[in-house]
Amino acid sequence: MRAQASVLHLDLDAFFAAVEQRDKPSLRGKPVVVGGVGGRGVVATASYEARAFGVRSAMSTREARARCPHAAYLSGRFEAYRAASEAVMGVLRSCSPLVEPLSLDEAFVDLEQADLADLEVPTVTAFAEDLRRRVREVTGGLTASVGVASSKFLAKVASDLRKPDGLFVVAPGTELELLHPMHVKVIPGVGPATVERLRRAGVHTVADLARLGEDELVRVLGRAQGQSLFRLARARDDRAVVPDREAKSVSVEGTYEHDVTDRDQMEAIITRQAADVARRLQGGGLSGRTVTLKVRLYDFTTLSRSSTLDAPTESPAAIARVARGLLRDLDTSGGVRLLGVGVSGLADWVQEDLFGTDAPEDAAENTDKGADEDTGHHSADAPDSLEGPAAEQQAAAQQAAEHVLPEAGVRSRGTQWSPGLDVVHAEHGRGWVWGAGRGVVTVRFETAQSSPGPVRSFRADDPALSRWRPPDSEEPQQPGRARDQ
DNA sequence: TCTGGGGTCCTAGGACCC
DNA sequence: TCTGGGGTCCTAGGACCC
Repeated sequence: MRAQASVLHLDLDAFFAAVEQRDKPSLRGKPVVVGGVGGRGVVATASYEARAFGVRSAMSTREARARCPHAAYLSGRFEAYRAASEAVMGVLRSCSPLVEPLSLDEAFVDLEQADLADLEVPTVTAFAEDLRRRVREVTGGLTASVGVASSKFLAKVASDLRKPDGLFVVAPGTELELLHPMHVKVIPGVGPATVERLRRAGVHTVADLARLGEDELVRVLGRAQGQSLFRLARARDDRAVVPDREAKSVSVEGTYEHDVTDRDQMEAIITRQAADVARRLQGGGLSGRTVTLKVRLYDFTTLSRSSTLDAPTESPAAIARVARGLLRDLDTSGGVRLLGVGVSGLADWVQEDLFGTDAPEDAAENTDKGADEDTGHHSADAPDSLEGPAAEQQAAAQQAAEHVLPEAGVRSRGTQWSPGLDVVHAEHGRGWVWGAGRGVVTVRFETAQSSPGPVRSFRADDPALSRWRPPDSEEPQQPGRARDQ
């Protein structure tokens, strides 16, 4: 918690519905519901006029229609929402370099980095009112609710309190008197399940929560949430405003109007979804190692199955093949209402492409151990200074990337370095070579048609590494043979 | 013929390694 | 030849958010 109210939270009011009303004057002043319009749809956003009839986000569209039959039901125009969002984020970024978007319609702004004379309440209030005016201007009339406080937590609570189209600046020192009478569900992260657990422990308000010891909260809620709520109940929150948070997963899913029972149809859906995921990965210069299949059965039982590959992939064929394989282990005889494909364990491969620019056609399958999570990696061009075995390993990795692989006719996709972890991933015209290990460099050749070739491992300082070549390829590629899919 | 889609974070158990 | 403990990775599921 800061000494001054320098964290701002901005939330656009009934965002999707408001964009629709802005763009279609006949909808203004009338109930508008944006969301799934089919038999299994749910409400994403209801305009305030629709909320008056009891329509809420996440309610099934069926129920919304029952409560408010005369509303306009729209399926959403995400390009328009994205454009409006970008305009708003642009305004925010013109105020401070530290802007953390939470979604299309919400963001934190760090005012310590903004150009304000001081951070006293009157100054911050005038600034926030001007900001709201500029948001209205740049979006053609969309309204925003804004909270400003000494932490992210209280800024968000504050913007919620003045919805819609309001502003609340929490004066430093008044946080607890604001917070303690409120119900625990005002705390972000406290949903129905946590409310129920706390209720059984006799906790209703934040003040009740603050009376519990940390040990007891951890016992009731688990370590992470217990510790977090212990602090938040005392308005302790030091979380920084973090711009440019990187994506951790990419997924596509769909719920079908009628349960799908045909396995071939399921495989066709999964193959299409894998292609969508791959397209989005490639668009972001990303690839990932873990492929997840999500299945919701006819009775709403939700299952997930995942498989982690040796090397990251963004190939539609590879993702589809793994996802279809995961489906095979599942009993879907009763039919499924939802299928989804996702990729996580993302690595950023776009940083470096030493020897070629072709997108890979395929990727390694689950065949070997050794590639660890790619935390804290750096490009080979800008290595951290390392010592001892790590430095040797890195040198070997660079040697493999820069000399061994290209001499062998292999195009590297770049090296990725984190101390003690995997070293080089490379792409060959017909296969993959990749190195990994702890103190060793591993090379392997495999093709789309064959199972992986032999793995050869070298100590980092072994001169044989520089003499290594991929084995002669098994068989020439059949020109007419589709790879997969 | 209740119950979306895109995410994030956490937990718990087992494998594996040292 | 008996008994560990810690750390990391992977998997599955659940809570939660917008």
